[in-house]
Amino acid sequence: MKYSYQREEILKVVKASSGHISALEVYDEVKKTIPNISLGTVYRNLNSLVEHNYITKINMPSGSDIFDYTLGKHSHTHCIKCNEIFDLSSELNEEIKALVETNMNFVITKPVVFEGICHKCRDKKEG
Amino acid sequence: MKYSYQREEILKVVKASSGHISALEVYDEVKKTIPNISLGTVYRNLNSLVEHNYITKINMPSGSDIFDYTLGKHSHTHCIKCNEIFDLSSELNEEIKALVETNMNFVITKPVVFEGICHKCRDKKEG
DNA sequence: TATTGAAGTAGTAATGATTACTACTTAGAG
DNA sequence: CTCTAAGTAGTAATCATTACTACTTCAATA
Repeated sequence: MKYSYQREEILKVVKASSGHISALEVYDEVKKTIPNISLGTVYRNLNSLVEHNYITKINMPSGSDIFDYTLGKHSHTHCIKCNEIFDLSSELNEEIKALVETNMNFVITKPVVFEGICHKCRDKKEG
Repeated sequence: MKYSYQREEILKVVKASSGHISALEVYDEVKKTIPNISLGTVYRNLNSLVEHNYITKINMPSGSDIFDYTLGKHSHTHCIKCNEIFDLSSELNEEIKALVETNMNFVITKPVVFEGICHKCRDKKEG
């Protein structure tokens, strides 16, 4: 991979984010330092960073994909109220994987996104 | 809901499918009996059938949504080799739900799609 | 049974996320 | 320095889906 200032800034932004950021959010953020950067450049570089294992792409069931700086494949939960994304521990991930494998005879190869309500939002409603 | 011939034929096609069919596939199939049906009509009716709980919509992580005639909310596995979709038993579904709830303090509210390799495709490769 | 209006339809345009294309630019090996 | 493969900006295209518009039809009621 040839060095590019654009890619460097894109990676910086993904790192600086809490770990979960969309292509458009990266674009808006990088524009602050490189005002004329192209959205295509952001997508191309995010995807090549994924290919080279610098970051991970998460396919959200609804809405746009998000990019994750946390190393290692892991699944997520996505709160449909506050829109926050949380990481599953690798232990929990393995436990679910094993359950599906033994019960369904099916090998999960990609991280999953569980959609629902996080504890903060549930407490808000009940409180 | 006012009766419509188009909606009736659309529901027939979803029923007749093995349970998992995309909007475009429904469109192609219904065109055989209603050649000038509009794709918009297919989408609108599929969505209103979902709203009235005749069928279920499954948000696929990648690619187009699919519609499911099987009653009752349930999660799925999706084989990325043969593209087949399998239903999770409600027991397995509840087990996973409980796991995520106790470990993450997160309530799953939507069915999930696990992506990976089904036993048929795995056997093919290993055999 | 004729009237009527809300719900439905076909066809087309628009949207949102993403990728592809094109002519220009730049990193960095030789 | 030179040269070329890789990268870039900007724009057009794609794919899945929804919105819009003028026309049609179901079905309640006069």
